[in-house]
Parts: sequence; C-alpha cells; structure tokens
Amino acid sequence: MNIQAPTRPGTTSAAAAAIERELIELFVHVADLVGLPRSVGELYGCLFIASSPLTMDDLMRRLGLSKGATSQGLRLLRSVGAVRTVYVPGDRRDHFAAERELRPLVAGFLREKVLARLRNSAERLEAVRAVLREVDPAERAVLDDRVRRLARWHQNARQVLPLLLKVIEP
Amino acid sequence: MNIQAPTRPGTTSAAAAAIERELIELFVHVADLVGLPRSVGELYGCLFIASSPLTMDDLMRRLGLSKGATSQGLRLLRSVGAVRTVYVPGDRRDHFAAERELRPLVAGFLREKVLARLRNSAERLEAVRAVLREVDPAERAVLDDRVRRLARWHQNARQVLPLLLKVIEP
DNA sequence: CCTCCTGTTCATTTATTTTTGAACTCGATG
DNA sequence: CATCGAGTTCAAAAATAAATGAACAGGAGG
Repeated sequence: MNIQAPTRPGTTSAAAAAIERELIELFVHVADLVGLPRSVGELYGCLFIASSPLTMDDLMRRLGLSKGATSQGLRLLRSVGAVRTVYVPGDRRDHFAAERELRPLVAGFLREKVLARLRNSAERLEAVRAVLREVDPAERAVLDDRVRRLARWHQNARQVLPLLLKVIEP
Repeated sequence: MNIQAPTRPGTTSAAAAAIERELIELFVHVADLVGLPRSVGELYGCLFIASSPLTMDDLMRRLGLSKGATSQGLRLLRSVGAVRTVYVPGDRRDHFAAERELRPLVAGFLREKVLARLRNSAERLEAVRAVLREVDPAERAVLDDRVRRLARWHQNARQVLPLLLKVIEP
C-alpha cells in the first residue's frame, strides 16, 4: 500500500479547488499580457500554487493538457527561469517547482524575451545609419531626425530595464 | 563601395525608400513585442517617418492595407495616444500625425493596455481572499501563502509603473 | 540485447487573431 | 432631399499561433 501524506492530494474541498482554478486563471491572464500561450500560464500557475514539486504527468492530469504542450510549456518556463527541476530520490521522473519570487522571474523574462529583441533592434538601427550616410544630404534631413529619435528610444529602453529590476524588491 | 540610383528631384531615392522600409519593419517588431498586430506597427511607423501628416488614403496606398484595417489600426493608435488627427484647411479628410516622444507613448500604452488588467487582477485577488476566509484553516495555510505572495506581486507592479514613466525623459 | 518508462519532436489539426471588403452611417454640398 | 466623399462596422476569409498525439530518442534495469 502506497501511503501519501493524507492532507495533500486527494482532500481538497470544493472551495479550495475553486480558489485554485481562479488563481490559475489569473496566471493565464498574466501570460496573455506578456504574450505567452494560455497553457504556459496554466502550467506556471499550477506549480506556483502546488505545495510540492509536480511531475509532467501530474500537470497533464490536473490541467488536461497534452504531453506535447506540457513538455514545450515547461521548456519555455525553464528557459526564462520561471521553473526549475527538483531531484526526488527514488523517482526517475522530473519534478518541477515554480520560482515564486517576482524579481528573478521578471529578470529572466526580460533577459530571454526582451533583451534579445533590443539587441536585434540595435543592429538594425546601426545598419540603417550606415546606409543613411550614403544618401544625398538634401534628402537625408528628415530621415536623420527620425533615426536619431529612435536611437534615443533605444537608449532609454536600455536604461530602464536594469532600473526596473532594481526597484522590484527581492 | 555602394552604387547609388540617380536621384530625380521630388522623388525618394532607392536607398531612402529602403531605409523607410527597414524602419517600418523595426516598428512592426516593436508592435509584435507589445502584442499588437503587424498592421498597427506599419501604420505607426509610416506616420513616425512621414515629414507631414498623412490621410487614411495615403496610408492605405503606401502600406497596401485595406480600408478596414487602416481605420481600425488608427483607432487603436489614437486610443493609446500614439497618433492624433491634425486639421488641414480646405481638406475634409482626416490627417494623422504620430506622437514621436517616447514618454507619452509608453504612458498611453500602459494606461490603456496594462493598467486596466492590473485593476482586473486586483478585483479577482480580492474575491479569492473573500472565499478563502470560508475555507477550513487546516487546508488554508498553503493557499494563504500563495495569495499573499500574489498580492505582493501586484503591489510591486503598481509601484513600478509610475516610476517607469518618471525615468523616461520628456 | 530487449523492454519499459520518461520525455521530446514535429506533422497535423484546431483555435484564435487579423485582414478584407462590401454594406453602412454621417455630414457636407449642390 | 438626392448624391457624394470620408470613415466605420462587421461577417467572412485568410493568416497565424497553439495544441494534439503518434513516432521517436535515450537511458535504466533486467
């Protein structure tokens, strides 16, 4: 007979279950806000709430997701540092736990999803500047102004991001 | 060494046109980053670059968009304060100009697209708290912790947003 | 080596979002 | 008060993103 702590898995009351669903829904909204698929919000929400690490199978059952979606969602969450795997002795399966502090979460997201794009934009802008030098000066005036404005936008963005992290308390 | 197309007076050279396309592409990427459709990025980009206000018809022609998409895109851009209409004497048509300063742009976006969601989340969290009081204390412990954490996330978000605006120079 | 168990991959299906275009509203104008 | 030009709306089509699930890879244990 496989005995688990009786308080945890089977005994959630209807009210507690409703709260869990509502909280997960909240994470789904956050995911949507930052442009991530619903399933990713559900996965993170489920792990955020859980009182101990869960396996892929736990998540699939609780959320009714397919294997593929679960695997890919977890991969994304790990890539931004929102979820980590936890070793559980005597169990070959991966166990996943949520990073519940806001700061590393935001940091990971900015690093992986925003900073990459910023770098890309910087390169494009630089390329544009190079071509712009070849353009006849009479025609160049307006474009010059626009490119300069964009460069300032970019500079602002780079200033703000680290500051943002500093403000979010650990 | 670059070979340039000869420029005729009153026309944009090939190089200048290429730069405009590249800049618009850049705005499309930004739009994508913040979860707005490509057409909205194109519209804003076109207006950002333009040396004078453009009509809906100008935009449709330059970008190859349909009337509907142009109208709706401009509406969205106006709703976040990214674009305003300019009166041109003797022309019944609306003329559109881009807001080119970063601060009001970000402010408008946060106000219309982010703050509304934050308020929504606050309500949901409050509702959850209410239900949580009804739950049997033994079962409540973990959920209580999770809800408290989320409330802190929320508080952090509300602190950061105004600060963010303060940092972006006028 | 074979089998079982986990987890990944990816072509296909499904769902969602975006765009189109024709019908419509509205006001100005003859 | 009929018509025109400008702009909006919205059902339908097209494009895009996400989810599914079966095939696959790899490793532990026999």
